[in-house]
Amino acid sequence: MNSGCDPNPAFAKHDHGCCLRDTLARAEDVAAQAGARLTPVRRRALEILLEEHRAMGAYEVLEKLAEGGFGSQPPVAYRALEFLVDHGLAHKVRRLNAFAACMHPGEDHAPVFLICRACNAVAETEGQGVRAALDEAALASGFSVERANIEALGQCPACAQAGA
Amino acid sequence: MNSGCDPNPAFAKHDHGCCLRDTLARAEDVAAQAGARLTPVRRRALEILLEEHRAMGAYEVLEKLAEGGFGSQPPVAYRALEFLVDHGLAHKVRRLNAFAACMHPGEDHAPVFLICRACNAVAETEGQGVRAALDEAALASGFSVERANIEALGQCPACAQAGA
DNA sequence: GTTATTTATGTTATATCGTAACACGTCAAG
DNA sequence: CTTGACGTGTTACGATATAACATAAATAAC
Repeated sequence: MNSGCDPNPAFAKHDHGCCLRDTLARAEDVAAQAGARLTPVRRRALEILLEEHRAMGAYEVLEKLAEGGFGSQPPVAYRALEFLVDHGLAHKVRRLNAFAACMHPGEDHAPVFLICRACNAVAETEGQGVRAALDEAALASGFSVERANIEALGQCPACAQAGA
Repeated sequence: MNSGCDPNPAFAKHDHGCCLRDTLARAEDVAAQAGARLTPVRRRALEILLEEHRAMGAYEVLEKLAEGGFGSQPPVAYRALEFLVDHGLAHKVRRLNAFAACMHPGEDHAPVFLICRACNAVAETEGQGVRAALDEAALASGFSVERANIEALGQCPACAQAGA
């Protein structure tokens, strides 16, 4: 399922070139499987998110798209990002009004975002357990969950070590 | 801890006049305990959220504040809402860019928001279990959670009954 | 292969959400 | 009674997001 490199080790150092290529390749598979057209703008938007490996605002993505010769008006970025989110290739981090490439495309996962208040790093981690607990809590009110946003603000390991 | 009426039965019918008075009274206690000044604008902002018993945008709250003779510019609403959020008297529902009165002021709870995609109703429910699962998931990455946003989009009981 | 239909891209313009900075007023501490 | 902290109000602006429409590209229908 991956090409020999550890995908998305939250907050840990990793071979990013490898992480990038691997995740992008898997994202392309996912899009192909779904019959979705990963057009140049969309692909480039995903690359931008992957290259920076962080959460980025739509306007920031837009700027980089424009540098690549694509349109320079907001809908260009918002539409590409919407496509990526709809197809599970990126996530929206609501706390930051920002977008981040999905680190587990196609894997049926429950993303949880960990946001460091000190260094602003954002990591996506796996939250099947959290999601299960959420489904259960919702069920108590007769509510059925379709999509969830689970985001935590706190301190990442590096900043904890460096002192609060 | 409550004055004889069921507080916050998510999505269920309830005596709202009672729910309002009870929650507002408890909020005032909380503010007093904390030495926080629940000034007229702040109190009125909380009342507005409680009266409508739903998530409201800042500009919507602002409009109602202005009707009551308070200032009519955005910072008036944003500051009052910020105060309420900081003191645990209201929550921000990030998915909606909106605010909702806290239904459990002072109770040390883990709010979870259930948002019906059909009727837009929003309910706050208790998520200690979800929060515990989140803490655990974060810990696996060495991350310590300070604040969390947990929001679910789905279908409320009434809309489920009415047909998808 | 040409035409019809859908899907995608780009644009202008505008809506919505949120904050910085400053003036004035109140109130308690010294 | 003055100082300093806090609260309220204002103007002005910044940041985020979408509606509506024109053009172009891809796909489907024939």
